[in-house]
Parts: sequence; structure tokens; C-alpha cells
Amino acid sequence: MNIQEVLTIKVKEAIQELFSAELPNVEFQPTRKDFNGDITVVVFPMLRVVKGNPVQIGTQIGEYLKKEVPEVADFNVVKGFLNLVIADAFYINFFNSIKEEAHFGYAKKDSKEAVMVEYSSPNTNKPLHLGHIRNNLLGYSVAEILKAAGKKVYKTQIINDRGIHICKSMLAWQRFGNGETPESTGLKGDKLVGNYYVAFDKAYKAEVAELVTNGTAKEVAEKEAPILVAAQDMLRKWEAGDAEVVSLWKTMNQWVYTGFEVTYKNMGVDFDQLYYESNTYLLGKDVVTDGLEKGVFFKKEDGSVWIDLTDEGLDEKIVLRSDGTAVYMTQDIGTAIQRVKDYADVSGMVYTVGNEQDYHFKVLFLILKKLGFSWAENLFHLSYGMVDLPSGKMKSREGTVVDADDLMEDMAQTAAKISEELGKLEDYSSEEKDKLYRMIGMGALKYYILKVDPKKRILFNPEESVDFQGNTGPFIQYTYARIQSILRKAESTGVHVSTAVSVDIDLHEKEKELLKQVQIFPDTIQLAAENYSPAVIANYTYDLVKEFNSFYQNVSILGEQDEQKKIFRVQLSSKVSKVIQDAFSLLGVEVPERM
RNA sequence: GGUCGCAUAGCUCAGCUGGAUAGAGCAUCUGCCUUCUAAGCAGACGGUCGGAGGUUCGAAUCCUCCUGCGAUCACCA
Repeated sequence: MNIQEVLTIKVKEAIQELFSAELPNVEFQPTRKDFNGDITVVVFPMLRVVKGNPVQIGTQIGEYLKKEVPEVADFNVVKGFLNLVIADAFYINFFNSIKEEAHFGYAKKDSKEAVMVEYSSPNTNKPLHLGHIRNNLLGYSVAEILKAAGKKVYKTQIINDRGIHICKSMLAWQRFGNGETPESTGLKGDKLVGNYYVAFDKAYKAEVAELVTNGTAKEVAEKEAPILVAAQDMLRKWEAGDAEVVSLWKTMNQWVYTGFEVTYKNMGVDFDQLYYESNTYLLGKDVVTDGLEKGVFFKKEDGSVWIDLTDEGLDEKIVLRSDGTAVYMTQDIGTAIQRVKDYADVSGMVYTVGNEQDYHFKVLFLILKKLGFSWAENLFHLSYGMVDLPSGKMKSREGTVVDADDLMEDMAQTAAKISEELGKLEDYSSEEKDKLYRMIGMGALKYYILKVDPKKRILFNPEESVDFQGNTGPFIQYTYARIQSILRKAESTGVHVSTAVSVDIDLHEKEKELLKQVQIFPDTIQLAAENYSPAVIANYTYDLVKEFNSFYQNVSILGEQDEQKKIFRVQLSSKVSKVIQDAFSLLGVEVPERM
């Protein structure tokens, strides 16, 4: 039982005893730093049950608690706030009880229910860019957070490997490629293919311009440009299974996959299961037929099938074309159902997709609910804002993107530059340095992106590099490294960290603050999971680290004369570093032994 | 036009189910490396929480309206 639960019972008891009244619940908040105390009971809400002066009521409750609850060492009342001072022994007991836990704060895997988290889901016609980085980091992190909160998680992505955009790259390569391959050019496969996507757009625009010059209306020219018609023709051939087209498609997609693999590895993300749109794009049609019988959908005269969502404040949405072919929505319905077939324990899904698709997912979830799937109640669209540049939106086909690989490389180089200037790692080999610089660079980038609320759009200015000081990933990594340094030194000087600490020691104010911050880690993980928010973890970790640094600068650890206190401080530091490491692992950020 | 989202210090962001004098970082300015890593610490400066009403003992937080920005409303995906 934690202190709040104990106090809740005792406060209710006090109200019963002192005022013969029934208190429905007790409201707590951490005591503000400028007041004396650790936890505060808010008296105002009690006025509904107990009539009187809040200060007097608070004082009476305080006296009762001080007498009846050993953990309450003292109290004071300010206006309607009853500030309680919790005894040091309580914190020390808490610390001793969690000290040996491998992953303090992680919930036990209790639920048999699994969640499938989808993220990344790239198109195979171009390399990944900064927008994909946000998507990947969010999806990966939310998956890790859900795991830590006790859920079983499957990470997945649906690879958009077919469609007109793919054919555009293919066609441009056929026309302008001269048989180039990743091997012959030394280019990463996704980069090579992406170049042809850009080349297609260039050629297409030139053709449109030419048609317009010759008197064709712009709208007509945009539809009839020969290269576009050729791409559409290629898509039809692909759908018909044309051997030559399919072979080219396979070859070029493989180039892209090989390239993506490198990017994912550098980003530090992974997947448990892959879905390919080329396998799933025909799914969902039979479900529509079922739904039609059930009356969930209706058919229009031209044969197209729709759902009427006007009762929900939305409009009508098509689920099957008049020619009987599937649309985007049909596929997504089919794919969702397929996933539950593949993984029977899946009882919920998270879709990490940009906020321009808010409407689509709203509709998709509604349809699945109307079709009566129990798991449809647990669908969540992890919607995030766009990453824009000062020059505006990123557009792959116009080449105005911040490339994922380039950005990660830049981050590592910035980290290298700063590290070299500080010059603390002269004895590291170049391999060790390189590994460390990547870790720090990625730490900066990941933290920078994950610390902000997913809903907010990010304006990314490549000119102003991502920070390495203050509320940043490297700041937190640095603190971790610093603690490791202390631990190494402690070990070499023979401090016995396994010894239990006596409850009799007096806690320094900084130690107490640190313990309070450690204590809320489990709740923080649950909160982050409930809100699907890595930002909650990021901000928690920052607060913890700030607290530790303050402790570190104000209190001597290894220089402490009292052996008990010294051991306790080393143990506390060790535990804090473990929490930092675990919290950062939920963000997909690694921590270094030195930096 | 309808719907959804966002708006907090010069800049970038926190602020949990309504609670005390709204918090960090960056930038600017002061101090602190002969003691455990100064990517740090301690401090100063900086706010009509977009605007107006309302609910409440109490509103950045909840409700209504308005303004600004973004997204979306395809037999594209």
C-alpha cells in the first residue's frame, strides 16, 4: 500500500471520528516547493460534507494524522491546504523495497490481451524523410510504453508496395535509368528509386507544360500527359500479373527494402510482423458483402456501396466502387480483420498515422464498430502533426525533404564536434567514438521529437541544429554517464552497494526530493500508456535528471564521512541511473557509460 | 461553408482527474571547475495563459461564442 492509500483511509477515518461525516474521496497533490511538507491534502472539497472553517478542519485532521499515522511526522495548514511532512523512514523503507527490482516501474505482464501497434508504413518509391522519423519514433516508443505498462504488443507495419506512385518510379527508371542499380551507382536502393520518382515528376511537368504551350487546357494536359498514361498502363499490367512488370517491381522494391533496413537499423526500430499492401489490397470485399446483408452498408443505383454516417455527424462514405473494386477504406477494413485472424489475442490496435488522416480513421473505427467486432472498441489513431520546414511542406517528388539518413548522419557529426571540443575521450578508439557519437546524435534527435505532444506540428529548421544542452537527450545521457563514473569509482574504492541501509539515517532534502521523483515512475508509465504519450516519459525523465544534478552538485557522494549515508547515496545514484536507462529505453534512446 | 486539431515568456515547450504566487530549456545578464565528468549547478531578467462571456469557494484547465493558424470533407492512397 502506498502512502496515498494509507492516508486516504486515515483521513476518512478522521472525518468520521471528528465530525461524524462520510467523506467520499480525498484529494491529494504534491506539496509545492515553497511550503514545508511532502504531500498535501486539499481541504476545500470536504466543505461539502463538513461545515466550518477550512483552516480549523485542516488543523484537526492534521493533529489526528500526526497521532495516528506513524508516517506523518508533522503538518501545517495554509488556507485550505493541509501539508503533511512524511517521515524519512518511510522513504528509506520504500527505497530498500525497490532497490533490487530489475525494472522498477514496469508493470507485471498480467493481461492476456495484446495490442498491435502499427507504424512507419512507408511507400516503396522513395526514401524515408523527417516525417517518417517522427512516425517511427512515436510508434516504436508507444509500443515500448505499452509493454512496460503490462500489455503484450505486436509491432507491425503495412508496406505500401503497390499503386501508381510505385509505377511512376518504375517507369522513370525504365526510361531514364540506363540499367543503373544500387551496385553500379553505389547509391542506397531507396535513394536510387527515389531519384526516379523525382525524375518522373520532372518529365511529367515538362510534358504538361509542352501540351499547354501547344494549346491543350491545363486540366486535360495533367490527365493526358503521355508519361502518366504510360504509368497508369503499367499499373494495369501489374494488376494483371504481367511477368515483365512484376519482375521489375520485385527488383526495385527489393532495392528499397535493402535501403530501408539500413535506415531502420540506424533509427533503432523494429517490427514483429510485416504486412504488404500487394497482399492485402483486395481484402475487405467479402466483409462489405456481409455488411450489406446486415444493413450496415447500402448500395446505390450505379452499384457502388456506401455507409451512411450522417447520424454520427459525418457524411456518406464509399466502401466499394461501382465496378466492384476496393477503395482505401475497404482495404483497411479487411486488413484490420486479417490481423485479428493472424493474432487471436489481439484485442486492440494503435495506428500511427499523420493527422491528415483523422477523418479516415474516425470513419474506419466507426465502420468496424458497426460491423460488431468486439476489438473495435479498442482502436486508437495515434495521430501526429506534420513536420514542416521554414520553406513549407516537405514534398518528396519535388525533392524538398529532410532525408532521414542525412539527418541522422548530421546529428552524429554534431555530437562528434561537441565531444571533440570537450576532449574527454582521448583513450577511446575511433570505433568506440563513432558508436558513441551516433548514440548521442540519435539521443538528441529522438528526444527533440518525442518530448513534444504528438498532436502539435513541428517546425523543423535545419539551419538551427537540434540542441545538446538544457532539456535535451544528451543532457540526460550525460547525467547517466556521470553516475556510471561514480559507480565505477565507488566499486574500485570498495563501497559495498548491496548492504541494506539503516532506516535511522537522516535524509538530505535533495535525497528526499529524488526519492519522491523515483517513486512516481510506475504511475508515470501508466499515464504515458493511457495517453499513448512518449512526451510524458520524456518530461518525467527530465525532471528526474534535473533533480539528480541538483543533488549531485549540492551533496557529496563519495566524499561523505558517514559510511551509512555514503552507501545510501551510491545506491540511490545507481537506482536513479537505472530508472533513467529504463525510461529512455521506452523512448528508444540508449545511454552511454561515458561521454 | 461543415467537421477535427492547435493557440501559455522574445524562441521551443511542460502544466495529471479544476486548487496555493503559472513552470522548464534556449537566448540575455551574475556567480561557481586545487573535491565524485561545467553537455553541469546556483541566481537574475522575462507572462493581461489568443479574445469575450459563463459555471465554481477556486479556471491556463470545464461550457458557449469569437479570432488566428493547420488539417480534412475524392469511385487517390
